[in-house]
Amino acid sequence: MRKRVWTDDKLKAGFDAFIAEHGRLPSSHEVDTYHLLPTARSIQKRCGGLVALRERLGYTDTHLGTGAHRSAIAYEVGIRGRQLEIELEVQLQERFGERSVHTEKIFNGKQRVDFYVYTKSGVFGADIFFPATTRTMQNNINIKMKKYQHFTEPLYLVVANPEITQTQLDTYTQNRKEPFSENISLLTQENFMTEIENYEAYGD
DNA sequence: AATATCAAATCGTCCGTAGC
DNA sequence: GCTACGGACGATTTGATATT
Repeated sequence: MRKRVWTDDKLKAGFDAFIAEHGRLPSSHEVDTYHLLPTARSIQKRCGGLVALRERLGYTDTHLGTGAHRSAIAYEVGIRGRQLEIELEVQLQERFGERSVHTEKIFNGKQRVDFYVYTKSGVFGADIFFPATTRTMQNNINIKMKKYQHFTEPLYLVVANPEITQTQLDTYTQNRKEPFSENISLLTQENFMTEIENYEAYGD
């Protein structure tokens, strides 16, 4: 590939082209994949970061991870997360009985797992979440793993976003630098619902 | 008031490669 | 060897919300 020098003019042209298409500035992930811009890593190295570059090129709202942008994201995330938990709680209770499904169960002192389910075949934990992309999934799994290293029972990380396939999850699982411990599996919601059929529910 | 959680945005690190 | 970049991905920061 030919060497390219990313001048401010070329960078600004790239940003403006994205804005023309989408009506807003590209996030760092979008910068990475946009054909008229270098990667966010290059910008990091050569320009001192995306935020600094946006500022230098004269854009306003230069940090998409704070302030009003962040507020909007946090609000949506909160609503969606709660909705997901409520829906899965109903399904687990139907399958295993109300008394066998513990929601927001505390373990290791203060930390919580979304669901902790008692069955005749043994206990398991489940954490359901909805990452928009595999990239944000990575970030957030790594955050989760800090607490789940203290979780010793079988644990299912359930990806609720139907656009993420089990194949992608398997690839990610195999490529992790710090592999999951044996008790942890990463499943699509569909495959999770199939998996729990293997557990025998307690009767009344 | 303090803390855990959610998922996204950005920063930081390691390594690979094309062209001089 | 060196430069200028890209790919992959872990770490940190952020704000709304719920619980205590």
